[in-house]
Amino acid sequence: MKTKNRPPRRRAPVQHTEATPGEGTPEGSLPNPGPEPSKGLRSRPARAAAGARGEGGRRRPGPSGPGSRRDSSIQRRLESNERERQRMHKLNNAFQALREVIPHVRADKKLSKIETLTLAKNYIKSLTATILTMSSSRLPGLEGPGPKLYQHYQQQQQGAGGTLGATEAQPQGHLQRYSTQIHSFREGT
DNA sequence: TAGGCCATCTGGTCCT
DNA sequence: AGGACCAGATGGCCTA
Repeated sequence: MKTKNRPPRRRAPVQHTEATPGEGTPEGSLPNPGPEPSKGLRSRPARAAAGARGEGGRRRPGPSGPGSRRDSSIQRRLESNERERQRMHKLNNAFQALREVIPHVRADKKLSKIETLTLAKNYIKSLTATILTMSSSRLPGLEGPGPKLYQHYQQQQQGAGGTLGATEAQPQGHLQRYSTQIHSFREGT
């Protein structure tokens, strides 16, 4: 990722805070209502509860008494956790919405995130190629947007960093790649 | 049982 | 200052 216009951030070395398995569970941990009850085929009933218990992720030192400064710090951390959870739920909703508009073969099996992104990318490319092909064939010569569209498309591809292979320079390449990908997902590879 | 995928926690960094 | 974003860490569930 890191698609934002930020300079690459240097991550500080991870400091393993002393794990305190017994006391790491803050009383304030919510039972995680979870707006999205895990719509995938896999049901993970224990996950939310486990997360709320502090399982998974780093542990924080246990609280050291009511009313302490650590309490307010923990309270802020819990609020931050909740916001992060909501953020991830929104992200997952977006993934789900994307899954629902991508045609794929194995409808019985939920696409993983990486599969969703990869298929979406190639689906967009194939649609773009189809549009270009149709518009250029329907409007031959200098009239109409076809040639300009195609020129624009080629410029975009070149400006994208030249990461595309030779086959992708042709509209048929996208279609082929997309269908190949769908096939490979069907095969489960 | 190993590996893939995922949810959650966490702390650093950036943005408003 | 507080929230958003990000990525590492951790552990659970599922499938081959």
